[in-house]
Amino acid sequence: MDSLAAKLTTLTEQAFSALGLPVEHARVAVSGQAESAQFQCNGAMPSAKAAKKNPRQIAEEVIAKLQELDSEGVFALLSVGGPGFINITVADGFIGSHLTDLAGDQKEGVPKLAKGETVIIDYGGPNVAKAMHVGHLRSSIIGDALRRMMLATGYKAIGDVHLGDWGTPMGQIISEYELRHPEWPYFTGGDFSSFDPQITMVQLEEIYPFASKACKDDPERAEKARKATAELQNGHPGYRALWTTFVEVSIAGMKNNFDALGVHFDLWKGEGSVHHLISLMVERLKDQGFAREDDGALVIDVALEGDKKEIPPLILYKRDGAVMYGTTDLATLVDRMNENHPSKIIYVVDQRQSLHFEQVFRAARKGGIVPESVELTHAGFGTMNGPDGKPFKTRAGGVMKLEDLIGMGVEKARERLREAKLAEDMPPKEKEDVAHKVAIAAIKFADLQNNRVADYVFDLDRMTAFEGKTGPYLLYQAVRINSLLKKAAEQGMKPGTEFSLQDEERPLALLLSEMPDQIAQALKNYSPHIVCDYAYRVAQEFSSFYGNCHILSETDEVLRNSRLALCALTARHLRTLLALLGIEVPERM
RNA sequence: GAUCCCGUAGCUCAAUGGAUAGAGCAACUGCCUUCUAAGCAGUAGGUUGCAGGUUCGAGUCCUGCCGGGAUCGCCA
Repeated sequence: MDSLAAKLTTLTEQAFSALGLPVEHARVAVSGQAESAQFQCNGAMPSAKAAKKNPRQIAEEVIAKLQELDSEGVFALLSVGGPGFINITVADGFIGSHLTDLAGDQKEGVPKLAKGETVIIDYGGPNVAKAMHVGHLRSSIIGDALRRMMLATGYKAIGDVHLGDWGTPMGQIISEYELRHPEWPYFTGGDFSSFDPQITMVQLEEIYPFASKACKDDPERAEKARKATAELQNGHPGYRALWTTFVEVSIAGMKNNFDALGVHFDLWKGEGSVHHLISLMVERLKDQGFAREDDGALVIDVALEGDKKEIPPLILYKRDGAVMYGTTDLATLVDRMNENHPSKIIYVVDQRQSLHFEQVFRAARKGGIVPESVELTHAGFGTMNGPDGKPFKTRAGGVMKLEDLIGMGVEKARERLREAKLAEDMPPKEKEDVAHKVAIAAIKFADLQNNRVADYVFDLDRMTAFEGKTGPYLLYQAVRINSLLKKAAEQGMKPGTEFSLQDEERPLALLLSEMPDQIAQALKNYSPHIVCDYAYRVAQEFSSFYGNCHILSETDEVLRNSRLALCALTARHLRTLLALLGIEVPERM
C-alpha cells in the first residue's frame, strides 16, 4: 500500500512526462510548511536550466497539466510558492478514501519491500563468561528492531546472536580452571563424561576478569592462556568438554536477559560453531594464491589500489596457530552462504570495528566467499558515553549490568503506578506485567530514538523516564485509545468505514498516510530512530486531536463514527510501529 | 602522523540539497465536575564550531582551519 505522497507522485510523473520534463524530479513530498500546503513538489527548480525556462513558469505549466489530468477531483488547491515550489493541497475526500483503504489493508500500512529474500542480521554478540552489561543494549535492541522491520516488510529475516566463544578469553578461562583444579578429569586425561564441574555464572563472572588481569600482568600466565586457546581450537577433548559446559551456563544467563528485553534470535551460533569450516577455507585461499605467510602468521592481503588509508592484512592464523575473530567471521560467511543463501548480511556492531569489517568484507569478496551481488553491511553504532563524555561507567567505576538496568526500570515503573494510583484494581500479576512492559518500552525507546551512527550519552534518569518523548508516553496514548474504543463498544457505538474530515482530524489523517514512506526510509538507512520519531509524532498528533474534541459525546453520528474509525486506525498504526521496534503495548495501564 | 566519525537551544537529540532549523528535558503561563493530566494549549530560548567554495537554494555537498572521539597486524 502506497503513501499519499507516493500516490500523488504518480500523478506528477504523468504531468512531468507529458511536458517533457525529467520524471525523476517529479517526486512529491510532505510539505515543509504545513501552513501553506500539505504536499510539495520541488521538481520545477532543477528542471529549469535544461528547459531554459523560469522555474515558476514551469511550475505553472505543471499545475495546469495536473488540473487537466485530474479527473477524479484529487486536488483541492495547487499553487506556486517561492522560487518555484509546487504546493499541493488535496481534497478531503481523497484523504478519506485513502484512510478507508488503509483501514482495510492487511499489512497495516507496512510497505512490501521484498519478496522473501533472506537477510541475516548479526547482533547481540554477547561474550561467553561475561555478564551482559549496558554496552550490549544498543546492538541487541537495534538489531532486533531491524530484524522485525525486515520480517514485516517481506524479507525472510534471520537473527543470529553470534556469540563470542572462541577467542583468547576462552583460553584464559580454561587455563585458570586448570590452575585452580588441576585434578579435574578434563586436565588429567581421565573420563569426564559424567563429571560435573558445577560451574555457575557467578563463578564465571569472577574467574574471567581475574584470569584476564593475570594474563595482562604476567607474560608467562598469558602464554599459558594462549596455549590453551590454541589447544581448544585444535580439539583438545577435555578443554572442549569444559568449554561446552561454561558456554551452556553462559547462554542460559544470556537468555534471561534477552527474554526480559524481548530480543529474539533465530540462530544461537557462535564463533566456535564454524571452526570445522576454517581449514578448508584457508586451504582454498592458499590455493588461490591469496593467503601468505608473514612473520609466522598466515595472512591475506586486502589492501587495494587507491586506498586512502593503509588497510592491514587480515590475519587467518596467528603465530601460535590459533585463529582470531577475523578468521571466524570469514568462516561464518562461508557457513551463511552455504546454509542460508542470503541476499544481505547486516552486522549491528560497534562503529569502532569498521576497519575489521572492511578487512573481512574485502577478504570475503577476494576469496569468492561472498559474491558482489550479496550485500554486506556494517550497520555500526556509536559509543554509549557517560555524562562526562567518556565511555559509560557506573559511579563505582564498573559497568552496569543489563539486569540491573532492567530491574531499576521496573522498580521505577512500579513506584510510578503507585504514585499515580493507576492499576490499583489490577491483579498483582497483571500489575507486574504492566510495570515490566513500561520499563522495557522506556529503555528500548530511549536507546532506539538516537541516530544509530552517532555516539550518545547514557543517562539513567532519561532511560527510565516516563514523560515526554518516551516509550511509556507512546504506550499511554495507545492504551488510552483502546480504552476509548472499549467504552464506545460498551455503549453500542461502532467505528465507521467512511472518514469525514474536518480541521481537527486532518493533520492526524495526513500523518497516518505517511506510514509506508517512514518505514521504508528507516529500513533504507537501517535506522530505527526514524520509526521512533514517526511513532512519537503520531502519538502526539493523536493526543492533540483527543484533547481538541470529545468523541463519545459527539451527537453527529456520522462524525462520531468517523472519529472512532480514526482512533481505531491510529491505535493499529501505533501498535504496529511499536511492534516494529520490539515494544509491546499492554491491554491497560 | 594517517584515516574515519562527530560539533545544531542551558542539557539530550531530530531535520531524503528545499521555503520561517524542529522535538523532549529543565524554566515560565494556563487547563482535570465529559472519553486515563504518564496528558493538552502557550511563552521564552539559535551567527547550526570558524572561514571560504559549489548550487536557483547549504545544518546537509567540497576545501581549509579549530575542538572532541575512534581506529591504525597477532584482543574482541
